[in-house]
Amino acid sequence: MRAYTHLKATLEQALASLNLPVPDRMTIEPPKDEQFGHLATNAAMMLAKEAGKAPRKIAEDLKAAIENTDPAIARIEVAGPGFLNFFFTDDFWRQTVTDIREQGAAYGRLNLGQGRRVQVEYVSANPTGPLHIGHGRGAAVGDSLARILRAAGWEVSTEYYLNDAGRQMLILGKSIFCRYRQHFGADIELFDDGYKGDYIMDLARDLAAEHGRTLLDMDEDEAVSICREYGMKVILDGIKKDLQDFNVEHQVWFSERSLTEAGKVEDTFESLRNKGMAFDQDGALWFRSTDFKDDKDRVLRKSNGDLTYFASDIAYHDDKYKRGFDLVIDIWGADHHGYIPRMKAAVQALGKEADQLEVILVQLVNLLKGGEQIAMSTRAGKFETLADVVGEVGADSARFIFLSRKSDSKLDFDLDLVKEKSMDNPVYYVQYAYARINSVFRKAGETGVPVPAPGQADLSALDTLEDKLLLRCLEQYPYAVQSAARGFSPHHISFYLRELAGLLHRYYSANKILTAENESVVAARLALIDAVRHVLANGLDLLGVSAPESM
RNA sequence: GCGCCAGUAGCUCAGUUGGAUAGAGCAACGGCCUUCUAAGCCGUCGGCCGGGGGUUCGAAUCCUCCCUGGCGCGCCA
Repeated sequence: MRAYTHLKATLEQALASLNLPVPDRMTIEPPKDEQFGHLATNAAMMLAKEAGKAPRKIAEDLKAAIENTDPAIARIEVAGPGFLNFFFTDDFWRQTVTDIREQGAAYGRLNLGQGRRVQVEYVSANPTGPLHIGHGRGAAVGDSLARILRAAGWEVSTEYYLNDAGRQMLILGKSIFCRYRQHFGADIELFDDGYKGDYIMDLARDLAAEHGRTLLDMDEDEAVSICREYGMKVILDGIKKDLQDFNVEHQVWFSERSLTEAGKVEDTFESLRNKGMAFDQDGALWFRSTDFKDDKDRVLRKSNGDLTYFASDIAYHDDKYKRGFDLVIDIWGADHHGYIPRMKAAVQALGKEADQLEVILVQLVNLLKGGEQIAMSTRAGKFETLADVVGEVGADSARFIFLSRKSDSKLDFDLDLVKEKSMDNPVYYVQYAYARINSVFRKAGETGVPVPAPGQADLSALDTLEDKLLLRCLEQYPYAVQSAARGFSPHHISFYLRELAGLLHRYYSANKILTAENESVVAARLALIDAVRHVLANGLDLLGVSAPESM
């Protein structure tokens, strides 16, 4: 990132000196092959048409304007159709080590968000059963994205939307009551759409232990209501614990009931009516989402008087924006993708821009065991819970796997592979690099080898191929944060970390550190791996994965 | 039928606001522990980037038409 920032300034100055504009589509990027420089720009090619000159001629002019005026740049080459390839001096790259060691945990922080406020809402599973592995993926993505956006300069708030009103909760109450009656010998069967999981029977049994037979004598609605509240509380406590064990945080737990009870849904209806965006037809209340490119208009209140989910979702998002968020990010299961156009329409009807709502779709997780698929369905009561999986493979492994793929592609999660301590399971590879570095520093402490302070290390000994590769990679870290933040893609961090860890392992194998040829080489290499240690720690923190001192 | 996502090495996947000879890990094969952690390193093998056409100095990336797989199209949640 230093190199980019530096070169951009130099290039703009040179363009100005030649009376050339900065082209809109100018890129400054590291080429795939370092023979084409550390950074290359297409500026000359972009200017050719406008300036009426051959791209190579413009490139030569730029080269002449920059050459020998910028002490950080060692060499410039004009290549191919008109690329300008820049090579920085070794000392320029070495400076990265000092920067990282001075900045520590702050290295890689950016100001992309410029303090704007963003809300990330994730998981938001109905409290009708334990979280399963699919929720786990959404949790990992949401939690990590929040960390990344914070690092990128956004003011982030994280939230769980609790669907504590509505039909699903009623079914939960009825399911528990049914099991409760069975517990006391009633000869009845669970109704068709009731929840079938064993945990419902556990809830009924505990409820019976607490209340005895008293619910049997009550009005059924009242008994179901008690069952519902009891079930919701216990299940919600379980969800909170599962998330905690998964190292996932929600700052705000937002209750759907609080919307309806405060009349916010009605307020939203009123506001939409006033704007002409809601209308009555066939006894129902409709939202005119076709005004905003949705396929069809959508029902808000059914002719039987019930609210649709969509209605409270609009009120909920209205509330989000009224709380002052510039950007709202929702993380949904990919099977809800058809819901996006109407939600975007709603956001616009609320007076916001469509891009102030960002929906991240998380594809389903295929849970496998030894290559064989394990079925999942909350309703059928057959699923692997998140807690089971985390208990079996650990939070770090599970999180790293979830964050190692684009969220919008299906993910095979093989329990047997994830437990393996091999490269099939890259979390160990990255953590091991961190632990290895710490091991060297422990040894340095034991044997009294001094570690130079950040500003005082003489880094000129960092001269091997492995040194250079590591220096380049360290300088790239802020880019990785940038692309993860811009693309809302935590997996960029995972890929970056795997590369950095690989270079560290290679370095470790090829270069002695504590037993290097002389003291100044030892000191320089300690400074370098200290910088690597900081970056590994910072990156792992963005994923919510621990950085172990030893393994 | 319409829409969204995906199709890149034997497998799992990166790379898509157009850049130079398309990458990584795994698997396979061959090497490396008297050495700071071998949970590691080095090397070899491996490709019509689903297919056709188009745009341009340049396409895995953009446009278009097909093929294949997943998902979604309710006054369900």
